[in-house]
Amino acid sequence: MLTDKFLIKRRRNRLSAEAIGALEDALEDVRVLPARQTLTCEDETVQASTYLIDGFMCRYVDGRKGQRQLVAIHVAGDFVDLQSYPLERIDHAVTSLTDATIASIRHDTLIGLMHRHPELVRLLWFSTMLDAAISREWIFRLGNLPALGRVAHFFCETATRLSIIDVGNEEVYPLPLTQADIAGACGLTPEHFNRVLRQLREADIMQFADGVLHLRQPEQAKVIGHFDPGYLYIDDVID
Amino acid sequence: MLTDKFLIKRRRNRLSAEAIGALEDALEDVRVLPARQTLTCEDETVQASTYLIDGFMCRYVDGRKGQRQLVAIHVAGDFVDLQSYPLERIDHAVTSLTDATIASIRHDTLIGLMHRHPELVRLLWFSTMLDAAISREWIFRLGNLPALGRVAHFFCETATRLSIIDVGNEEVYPLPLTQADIAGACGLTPEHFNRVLRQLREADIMQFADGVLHLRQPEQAKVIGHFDPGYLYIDDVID
DNA sequence: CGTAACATTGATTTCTGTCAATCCGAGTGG
DNA sequence: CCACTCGGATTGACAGAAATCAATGTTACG
Repeated sequence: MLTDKFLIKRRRNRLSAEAIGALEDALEDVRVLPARQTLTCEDETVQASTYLIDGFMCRYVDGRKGQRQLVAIHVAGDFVDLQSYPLERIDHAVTSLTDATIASIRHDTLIGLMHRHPELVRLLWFSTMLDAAISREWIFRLGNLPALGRVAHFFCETATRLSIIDVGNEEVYPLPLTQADIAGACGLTPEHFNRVLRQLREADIMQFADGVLHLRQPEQAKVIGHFDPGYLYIDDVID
Repeated sequence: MLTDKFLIKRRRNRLSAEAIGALEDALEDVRVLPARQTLTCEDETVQASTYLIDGFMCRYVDGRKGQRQLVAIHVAGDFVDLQSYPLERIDHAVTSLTDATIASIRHDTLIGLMHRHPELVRLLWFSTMLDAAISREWIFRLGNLPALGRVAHFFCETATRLSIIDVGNEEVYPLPLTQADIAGACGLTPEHFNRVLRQLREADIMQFADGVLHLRQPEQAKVIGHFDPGYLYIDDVID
């Protein structure tokens, strides 16, 4: 089922079979977006949102020089830009990081859908709020942690988010992104990010190579990154 | 009208008089929260949200040492923690920065309200999404701008947000916060923030003293802070 | 008058960005 | 099969930015 990963797994959002079916039916135009393809640009008005079925995507704003600042990374099961429904316009760019299987859901379809199935309002709103909670944590990461902590925090967060959708586990997970991508999420230059990686590797805390992350000492990583998964609301995930 | 500032001013969210009246009626327990009083702590489950009628509040997470990282600052007309309705739990602390006049709206009241006035769903969701858009911009500020830019950006953003609710103007506005508060929003130590302020003052770009901010060269400030108000969605504000 | 909170400044250390170079593996065309 | 190229990864040297530590100033207020 397309919406398995995100929708069904959150306990509080248990929905009627009809509501789920209706949402699934509303997803249209399933397709594969090649890696590093921009879906939406800043300031565009959009009439549809995107559901990410497989792969990695991100949202970013261009900063000084070429360096882009990522504001979100999305994994399978995320709505990538659902906020564009209430906002009607998008204030940042949306891009695929890997080949990405996506589906669209038109905003006028959404309106009808929520009218017929009011429970969906709560679910979709929750989805956008989870996104906002992650944004807040990114603010904390960037504003309060030194480079080592930021990187550790990022990898811990990603471990948790992926484990929710049954990708990898506490010790190892696939992450087919470049160092520059992740550096952009951590607000670091690629060079310095690379140095931090080495530091973490030499301390045998974690290792990132060939698109795979190994957490050698998950607990230690959490301490360094001040990581507490409360903001991911995993207490609501059905196992 | 209590909800004047936020609710009425956004064009796209034009609502029926009944809906507005109903929302107003749902606000209860109007009171003054003294400065620096914590309203909600991290991890609390909440059954009501807060509407800020007057004053300044913030949301923050505690970081390393005593330094708190602000994740949001709120001005009159903001819902301070509306996200706690879909999330049911709060992942950060909520505090007043000045004396703050606030009102509560119970979540079960909200449910009934939105059931009777479905237009309100869009309005309230929009409100939380505006908050998220500001969070994203804070990520950009912290991840991509040097100290000088962060400070300039913060003061530009605040100028715009306050001007929407008719407080101050492009050149001068009241901001009764301490330097440590704002430093916490910019991810800087108070000492360094102070130095940056001096730098901006000596360049005659802006001045912050006695709770008042003077923008001597607004355009220059916007350049330094890479500030573009698109993310505040002011195109939707009725003048 | 004394105290406390906030603001300011200086000296120093630490961290991070910048610039420049090299390395490496995958694909490509001769 | 072998240069060749290119995107990413890695390393080094250095400059610049920001945190830290320590003190002093300033103001409001009991």
